[in-house]
Amino acid sequence: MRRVTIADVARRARVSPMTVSRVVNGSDHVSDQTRRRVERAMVDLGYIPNRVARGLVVNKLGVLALVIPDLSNPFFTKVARGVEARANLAGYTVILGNSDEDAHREEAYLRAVSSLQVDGVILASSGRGSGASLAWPLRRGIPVVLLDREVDGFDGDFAHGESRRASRLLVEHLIEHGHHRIAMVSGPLGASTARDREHGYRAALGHHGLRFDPALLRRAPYTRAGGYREALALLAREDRPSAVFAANNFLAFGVMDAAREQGLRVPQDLAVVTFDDVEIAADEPFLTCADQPAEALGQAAIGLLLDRLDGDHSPPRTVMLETELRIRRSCGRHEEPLADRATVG
Amino acid sequence: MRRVTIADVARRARVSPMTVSRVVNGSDHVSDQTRRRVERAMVDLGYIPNRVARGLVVNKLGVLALVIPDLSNPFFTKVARGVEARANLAGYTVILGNSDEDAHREEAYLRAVSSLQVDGVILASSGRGSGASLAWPLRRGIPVVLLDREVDGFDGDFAHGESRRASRLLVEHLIEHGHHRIAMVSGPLGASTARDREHGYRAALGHHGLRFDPALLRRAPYTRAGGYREALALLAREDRPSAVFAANNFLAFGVMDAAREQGLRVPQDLAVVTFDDVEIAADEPFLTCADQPAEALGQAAIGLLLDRLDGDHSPPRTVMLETELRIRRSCGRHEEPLADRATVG
DNA sequence: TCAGCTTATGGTAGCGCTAACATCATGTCA
DNA sequence: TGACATGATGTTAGCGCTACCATAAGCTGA
Repeated sequence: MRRVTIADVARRARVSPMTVSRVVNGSDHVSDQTRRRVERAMVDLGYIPNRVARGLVVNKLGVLALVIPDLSNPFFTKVARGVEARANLAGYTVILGNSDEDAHREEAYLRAVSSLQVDGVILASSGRGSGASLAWPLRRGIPVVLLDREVDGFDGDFAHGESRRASRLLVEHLIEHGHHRIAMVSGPLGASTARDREHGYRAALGHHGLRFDPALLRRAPYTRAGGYREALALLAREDRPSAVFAANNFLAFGVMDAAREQGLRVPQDLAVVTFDDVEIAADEPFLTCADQPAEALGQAAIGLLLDRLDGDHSPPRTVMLETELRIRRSCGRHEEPLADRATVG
Repeated sequence: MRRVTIADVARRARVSPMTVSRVVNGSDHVSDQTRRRVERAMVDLGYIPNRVARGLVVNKLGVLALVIPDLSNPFFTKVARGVEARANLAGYTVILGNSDEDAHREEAYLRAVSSLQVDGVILASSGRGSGASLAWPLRRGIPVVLLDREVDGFDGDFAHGESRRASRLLVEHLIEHGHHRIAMVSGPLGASTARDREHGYRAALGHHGLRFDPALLRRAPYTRAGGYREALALLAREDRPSAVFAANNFLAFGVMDAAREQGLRVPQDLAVVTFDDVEIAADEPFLTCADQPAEALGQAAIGLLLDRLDGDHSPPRTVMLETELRIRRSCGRHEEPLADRATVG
């Protein structure tokens, strides 16, 4: 069972390979009669064009790479859906890579896809160290768009959700409910999102005349275990906080794990607010959060990339999408009038 | 900025392209001295091998495709992690495709990757109609391994989790807790997992002398909305069931949505059991479920595939992995002694 | 009638790489 | 010493496809 090539089709249709190629690629300048004969031959032989060979000639594989730091985080899978949907519409196949928040895996991935000659790369960085990763595609002249997290020293397109203002609002919401010892469990400093969210946190405190206490700001990797560990440390303090702002959904779960273990009820004993909504939950939505439009973010990122692939050489662009606040129960909003409960969450 | 090719490296190292190729591919028969000179030249020029060109010659791209029906289902993302981890170890890059439970998208994907000349395909079928999808890689001689769900008429390798026995045990657990009107919200008949789980459901009923009532078996797509719709119908009945077996996690969420909307408490008014654990939850694990070893399933599937890629031509193999029961609160196990609560969930 | 255009089709070369064989310099043993 | 292995390197051809130019045939208008 030898593979069917364009030459086989050409022989059967009694035309040159060139003509078959024209039919395959939908070029004009082929008479209807010939086109039909060729199409017939393709079907008869079960011809499947070889995109690798084509890619070698036209230097365009029709594949885009998307690298995200955590496949199990619903935020990133939503992003991936957005990217994939629009990429497929534009005729591209997407390679999805998972760096597991590890700079080495990320670099290995980017090297692999660069050597595969993908046409473009969307990277949600795993944190510091992405500079080395990015060198691979950039050296090849492969366009790169950053997603969600910025990378120091990279001057290119970037799509992200608004973090600072949303963080400030979340924390202000807590303050308005009477909390004045508010801790933050932030992500790794390498993640620009963590830095932005810390910025909003401190802005809210400052704006309301609350002193920033460094002991109440703790950082961990964006994982449930990390949130758990830092929250335990916070809750062990004599002057423990009455509210915690977790910088992402996984951290929030960890915080709640710790609270439960300490016998603290959320929100009565500890209020919790966070980033990124998680729709998959066995119960009514519970966490008050700032919900980034993940799917739209993915679409925005690939929009930027497709423009580059169309030959756009304008200066780097940044797309920032608005983040929506979802006030629910974990922040203790039960103190609000009941009418309010009906309209939100 | 022209792309650096093997010829450029060869010129700089004053050797033939062939020798560079040997160095790149780690072949023997290159003197240490030459090897060092070539490596030096590669670094100096920033050479990145072109896998597309290589793929054209050796007819092996080093890419595997994984197609799953739902990227937002944690079960499948866990599977994907398993596949990816082991594939990367073996030097392959994985293309992840999401068919969204849609046979057409699935077929489009398989056609795309077949034409990309991927080396192998792992498919978690979207249901009936996957025969057409599979024709693409098979015609090309690309090995295929099925995952989780079987496809009628496909006679090849298959990796899946045990469904029948686990389903029977789940339902028997309900029966032993005194339930005798137990409904099932199953998946689409096209999914072999749905058929297997129905089998287990009926076996449990029969084994305990309970009549199978067709009105209590309803089917929906594997979505939250589907589970919600069918559960509403079930709960509207005069003789509404006291327990529901949902065939997967999304269906279970839908069932619980419906229960909540009807003012029914789980498990007090309605017991719920399901398949596939969801670790991401804002609360203590709640759903009693049969937990398939998703990551191990992914690894098993790719193990089968790698064997084929190594030239294994033995008859098709099926790998079935055991499924673990996790008894938690949603089934009403609070009726059990408290000591039990401490050891499980 | 023919220059000058358009349209359909074919021929040639080459994308970047490697399989397969060829070549050449050494080393080994009787 | 020569027959013969062994190892390092080069040469040639070709993977399947398409860019580019060539060719041939049909058509227009003066």
